Amino acid sequence: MRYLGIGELSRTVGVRASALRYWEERGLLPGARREAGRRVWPAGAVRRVALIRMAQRAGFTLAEIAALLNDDTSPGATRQWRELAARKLPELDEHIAQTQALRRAVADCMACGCMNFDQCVLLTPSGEAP
Amino acid sequence: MRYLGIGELSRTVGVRASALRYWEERGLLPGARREAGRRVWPAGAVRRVALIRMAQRAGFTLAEIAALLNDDTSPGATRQWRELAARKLPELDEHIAQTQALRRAVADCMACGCMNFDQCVLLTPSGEAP
DNA sequence: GTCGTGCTTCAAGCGCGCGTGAAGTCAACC
DNA sequence: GGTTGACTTCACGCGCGCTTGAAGCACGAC
Repeated sequence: MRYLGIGELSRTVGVRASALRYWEERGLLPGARREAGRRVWPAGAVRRVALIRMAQRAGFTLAEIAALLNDDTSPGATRQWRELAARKLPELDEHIAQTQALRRAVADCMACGCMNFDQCVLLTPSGEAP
Repeated sequence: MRYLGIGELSRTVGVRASALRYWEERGLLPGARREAGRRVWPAGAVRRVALIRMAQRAGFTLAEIAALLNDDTSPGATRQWRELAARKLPELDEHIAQTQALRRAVADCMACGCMNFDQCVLLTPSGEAP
């Protein structure tokens, strides 16, 4: 099994070492063994970091991400996981819908050739998104 | 034409007055006339606030939103608008795709009955999202 | 030995997006 | 005239997500 030090992980995933340390401290990157006092993660941490970044961009706080990624397999933790996930799914749907609406608005406004986002497509009498 | 004070606008859109003042200061809510020293916005500000919130949730900074909403109709400003919008569209697409991937991952992980997001669906050998 | 490199911890600081509190202004009402 | 209430500006504070700096340790090369 491959292991990565903080420098190598940092270069691999494009996240500063200080951020990785911060994430570990906050419980997002557990499973770091210490070899001669230094953090060493299994190779799976790369995928985990990708997950964290994805969730961050989707508007999750670090605490929420930590809860979603929680390795604790006790019944209580599993229940909490399910509750959090169930609560988050509609939020994600809403988030996706709103971002799509915004994307459509920006694209339409560019296409229509106007120069004022505020008074353009979204003024459509259909009274859509906003 | 209807005009709204900061209190009425705040209640209508569900945004604190302090935030509205901050947004005006940062150029996101221009067009506020002063009547006896008080901010008064045309009714269109309600739609504008909705736009701002939408863009915020999509990960835009206030400065970017201000640029997108810019009322300046000079040729230079229009060109800048187009450039910013053109740059932002692929970012929005990427953002939507990633959020959808995360949503799928969370939903699948809930469905599969495991209790460890990290070692569940995303371990699929297809090597998808992350 | 000692130098550099790459890590360690700990404390402090920073940028963003506001929130909060103090002190003053203005219009309306009693 | 006095009070009330909604506003004003200004300065400071706060939570989040890091970043930076200082001081120290481990290890290999010279």
